Amino acid sequence: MKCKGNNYNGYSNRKGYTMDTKHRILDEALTLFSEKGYANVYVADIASRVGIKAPSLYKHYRNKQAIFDAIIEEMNKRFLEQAGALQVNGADAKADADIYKTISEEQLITLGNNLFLYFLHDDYTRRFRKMLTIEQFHDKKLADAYMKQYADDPLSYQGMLFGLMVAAGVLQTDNVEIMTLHFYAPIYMLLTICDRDPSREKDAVKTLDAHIKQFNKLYGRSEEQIKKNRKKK
Amino acid sequence: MKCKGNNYNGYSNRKGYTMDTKHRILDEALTLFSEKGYANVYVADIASRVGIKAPSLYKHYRNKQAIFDAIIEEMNKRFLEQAGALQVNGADAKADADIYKTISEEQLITLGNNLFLYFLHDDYTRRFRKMLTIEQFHDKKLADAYMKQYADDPLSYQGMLFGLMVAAGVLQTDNVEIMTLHFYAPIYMLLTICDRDPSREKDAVKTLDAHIKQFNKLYGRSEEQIKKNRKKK
DNA sequence: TAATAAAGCTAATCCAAATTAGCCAAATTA
DNA sequence: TAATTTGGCTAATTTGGATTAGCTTTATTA
Repeated sequence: MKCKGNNYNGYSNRKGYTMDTKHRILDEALTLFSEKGYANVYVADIASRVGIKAPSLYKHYRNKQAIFDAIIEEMNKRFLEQAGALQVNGADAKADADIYKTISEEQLITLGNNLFLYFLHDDYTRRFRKMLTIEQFHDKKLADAYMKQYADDPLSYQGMLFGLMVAAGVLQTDNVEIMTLHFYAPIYMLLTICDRDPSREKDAVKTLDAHIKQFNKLYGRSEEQIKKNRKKK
Repeated sequence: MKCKGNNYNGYSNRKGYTMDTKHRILDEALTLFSEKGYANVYVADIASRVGIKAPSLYKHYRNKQAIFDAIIEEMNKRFLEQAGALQVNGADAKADADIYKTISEEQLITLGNNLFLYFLHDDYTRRFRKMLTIEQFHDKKLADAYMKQYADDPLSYQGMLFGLMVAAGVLQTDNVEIMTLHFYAPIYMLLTICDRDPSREKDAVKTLDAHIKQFNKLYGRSEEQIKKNRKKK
């Protein structure tokens, strides 16, 4: 029953995609893990998405766990690379700090929106986050990674910038840490809402806008300007 | 090889605990599910915790899924019952509203602390929340339950109270919804942090305190009093 | 161009964990 | 007190899904 000369099922799909499969596996696996969690994804599912059969996966990864591990490794790499993604421009913190010395309400809104929409829409980021949310309790390391990426790092980076802005008189407070929390916590909360129900995104963006305007009113600039702002309203 | 007259493994542990087992199964299952997620918990684990063998579980529940379903049902029941738990006293919203008309900073802190510590420490609540966090992406219903309980309901209940407080002149804002978000989002964020790493609880409580004081400074009372507060500092 | 490696496939195999079968003793009830 | 129910046990059985075996073809390399 061997089909000689002719390949039976047309499995000569190797026209240059060769080294690609390994990455496609990670990509599809990440998608599935982020939707259903590690334990509920079958290697056959992953393979099927990639367009191969389950046993072929093992030519690329030792086993299912190795796929997961590779994803985590990739994630850590990307998290490091994108450390600057929270910034208003692509440059370093110093440059950002200069911008913030004369920041307007508009720009503050842009900052918040960038932060929010980047986290929400960047495809890798979103899937990583959802996967971590599901898997965090299996492995303390994953919980730590989640917190670092979505709580501690944003708070500390934003806090640093806000500290500079306070020093420059752009913002006013005697507790930068709490001010930063007031800025970021609503963003974080809206993010977790949208992850769970993407249909609420439009609403969330509106709320975000209102939040930042209010934040600006509460903490923004000198008291004279606050008063001016109030009159305008 | 039958041991007549004498029970072999001492399994006569039925001295009154009889009807209890069914509940103990749910309890232990909830604990395990909240720590490891449904798929990573074996019925043998649950049984072992209860002090019986796996097959005996099936005298009480049709199968593993039925245990999970019973937990969810129990959860929904409790969520309904405890709807009032967010209140400052055990009474209804009207009573709360009256209290809030003359609320002090102390009382506001108490309110926030109660909310936070109740969510964090109430044993059922905590385990339900952690389980929902893990399982939310398997079933849209669970995601909805999570959001209702930890996002929408708190925001709407607090929002209602804050609305009354604004009407009474205790708080000041032209956007109650955002003010409520500013009050609750940090609490929510601290909660998710502590769920992931209970060792950070002490720190979180301190932050919570500072948050509410700052909130009170930002939104509290008439402008004259705000100014007075500022001078005190 | 012959040999080897890479990457796919089908058809087992393996295994852990859920579930069922069937027995037993305490408790309850008629 | 006899019959039935309840809730436990041990010992299978089942099963879904990961992994391995072993073959084939294309690509690469010596």
